[in-house]
Amino acid sequence: MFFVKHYKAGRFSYHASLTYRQEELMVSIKDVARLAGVSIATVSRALAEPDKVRPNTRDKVLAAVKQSGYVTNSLARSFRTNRNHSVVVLVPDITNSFFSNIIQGIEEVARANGYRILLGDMQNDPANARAYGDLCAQRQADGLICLGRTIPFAYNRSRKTLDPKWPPLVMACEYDDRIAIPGVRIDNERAALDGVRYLGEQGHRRIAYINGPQDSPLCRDRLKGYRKGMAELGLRKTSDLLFGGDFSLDSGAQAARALLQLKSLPTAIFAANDAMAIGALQVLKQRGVRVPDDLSLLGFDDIKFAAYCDPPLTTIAQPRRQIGALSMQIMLDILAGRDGSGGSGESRVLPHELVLRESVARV
Amino acid sequence: MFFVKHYKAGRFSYHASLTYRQEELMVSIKDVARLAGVSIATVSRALAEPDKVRPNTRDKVLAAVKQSGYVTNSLARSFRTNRNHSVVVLVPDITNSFFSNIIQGIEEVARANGYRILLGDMQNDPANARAYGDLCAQRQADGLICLGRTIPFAYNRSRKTLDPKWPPLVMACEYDDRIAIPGVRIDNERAALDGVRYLGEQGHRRIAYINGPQDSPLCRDRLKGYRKGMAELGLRKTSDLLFGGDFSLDSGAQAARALLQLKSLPTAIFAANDAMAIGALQVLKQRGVRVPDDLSLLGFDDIKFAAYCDPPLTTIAQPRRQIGALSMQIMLDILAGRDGSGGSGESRVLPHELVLRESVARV
DNA sequence: GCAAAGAATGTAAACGTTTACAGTGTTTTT
DNA sequence: AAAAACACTGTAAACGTTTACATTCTTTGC
Repeated sequence: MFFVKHYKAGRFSYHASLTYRQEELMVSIKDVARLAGVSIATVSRALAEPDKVRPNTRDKVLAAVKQSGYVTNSLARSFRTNRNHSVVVLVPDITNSFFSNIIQGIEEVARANGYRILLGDMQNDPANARAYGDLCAQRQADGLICLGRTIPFAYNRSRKTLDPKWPPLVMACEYDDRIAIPGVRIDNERAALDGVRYLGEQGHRRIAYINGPQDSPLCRDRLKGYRKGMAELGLRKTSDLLFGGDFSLDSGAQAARALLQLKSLPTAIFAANDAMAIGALQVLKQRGVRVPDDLSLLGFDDIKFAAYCDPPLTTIAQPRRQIGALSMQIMLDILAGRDGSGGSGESRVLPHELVLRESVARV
Repeated sequence: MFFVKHYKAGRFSYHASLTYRQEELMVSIKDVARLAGVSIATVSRALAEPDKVRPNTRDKVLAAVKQSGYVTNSLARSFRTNRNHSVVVLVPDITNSFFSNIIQGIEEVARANGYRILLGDMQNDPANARAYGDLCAQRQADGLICLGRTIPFAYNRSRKTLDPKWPPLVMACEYDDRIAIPGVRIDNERAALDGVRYLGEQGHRRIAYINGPQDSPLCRDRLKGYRKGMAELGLRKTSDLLFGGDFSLDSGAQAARALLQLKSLPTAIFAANDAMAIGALQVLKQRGVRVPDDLSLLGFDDIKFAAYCDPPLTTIAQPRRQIGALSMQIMLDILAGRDGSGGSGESRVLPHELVLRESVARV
């Protein structure tokens, strides 16, 4: 048993009895400095701003780094610079595959810029958001990207701004019009409108709509687009064709069951997302309703499984990866003090796309 | 313009021109101490070990905390204690929904214990693993949970141990028999065997198998189970019934196309995961092969969409959430120096379950 | 060759905690 | 009532960086 100074915790030792001790091997900038015969300031500079140091010295330092196996203690650096180089990504439900590609886009840009992402899974419970907001307050993260509609920070209603004590916030997909926050999304109203128009072109008039969560601005926009489209088709009263859902497979199935009770069936169903469309699809098939022969089905999001349904689902695609990537890019801009769309507090709108597969037919 | 000490970076200010400055509001333990009329040590103790401090004093401190809006700078704490309270979760592909529930299980336990998870998406490229391993070396994370088969650390081949300089590692789902690492998984060989036995009970003899990535130990086990089961059915030569895949929907579809070229079709297909089963299913239906009437289909994993296929997929379920939760629990044990299954370097084996739906029929 | 300017390096302070140890009350024991 | 034991609080050092400022070395212009 050897002597270990009390204030050093045995970090990586699995057993107290093990003699391996990470901290014994731990080499700091001081060691490198000694080895290279320079001051610690020079080492720091050689590593962080190589051109501020003479090539000769730089080489000495680099050699010492290599020899000693030094690796920067980023904890110390973060502490000193007050920058963590990590960003919380707040996801309503990690299980929802729709978010995967967005996260991937974020992650990619983050990694390319030396940032990491802290995953915040709300498990669909807004109460969980607060905990992740607090992470930022504790400097655990430099900023937060919000994929859902729940903003974990208090905001100043009258000024439509975040309280200045909160870190940068970027919203992806969703937005909140009570407050000016930079974000990235598609034009959901227009997208839904395009969907209805397409169904209209195929001769559909009675088009049912399976809505998402009512409190989601994004859903309100899609609903608005649906109504607008229906109005264009000359149908102002749509209340009997409207079904509630919550984006889950189950809720889509449930909506389909309710829908099949209608005295006069619609000729098409437009679901506010693919999961609900697929849920509905299953019920329809179970009840012997053929898609698209008896009933057409239009989804939203183009998740991976949409192409593997039977029939493959016609749907409206969002550029998910780009949404994620751009969100992170904006976050980086804000953090660097560059004014991306950051300062403006406006959403960047990316194009959507109608993906034609086989779940919609002419009437 | 007010005076700002040079060494304080304007952290949260979106514009240089803005007067909001987070650091102006920044209150440290020192401020709380002054406000409460005690030393900073007492504040620290009142917060960390409340029972080590007189109730009277504690109240004073707590009041001061509240009044000042103090929140501990976890960056400073992490630096001081050399503990980050975060764990990297290395995922082969975040887009693969199979991993979602595992991550969720991990996340849940982590959060309940004051830990956060750093998401590491390998995007199916092992080269990306290294970067996340390095995070640990830099003290960015206290440990790493590996959901795939790629271990981002060098290990000592002869001693079957990790190099002691690496932080704790736990493997979920996969394992690596070249090295002793704690982990959580199911008995994949037995599970596959059970699958084949079930198909045998239904009268199937010619059972095709769509394999996963060859270099995955988990897949090797499943394959072994399949072979064992086939041997039990009296079929030793299975090479013509074996098809390669990589866990993706596409590879399942491709395998099905190859399979349909066989002179004598099998009566059942067993896929090493649900995604491939669903990919295969689509091809079968396109070619007019009815499932399960003409051909039975058995999957593996029980992902969410398995229940929403047509027909709903019979499959073998893994307790994904528990696998994740237990992995994190083991990690916590190791980090706390408690000897969970941590020290042993053995895998905990959780039970699997056959989920009967409608994709398998009697011959 | 010398002064001035500029570049490279060193010195030392600071970031906000935690914690060993010392010191100061407070209670218990004798 | 004094001594001993104990509980609480304060002092100060330490963690490993970054960086303003001071100092030294090198180059440039004359």
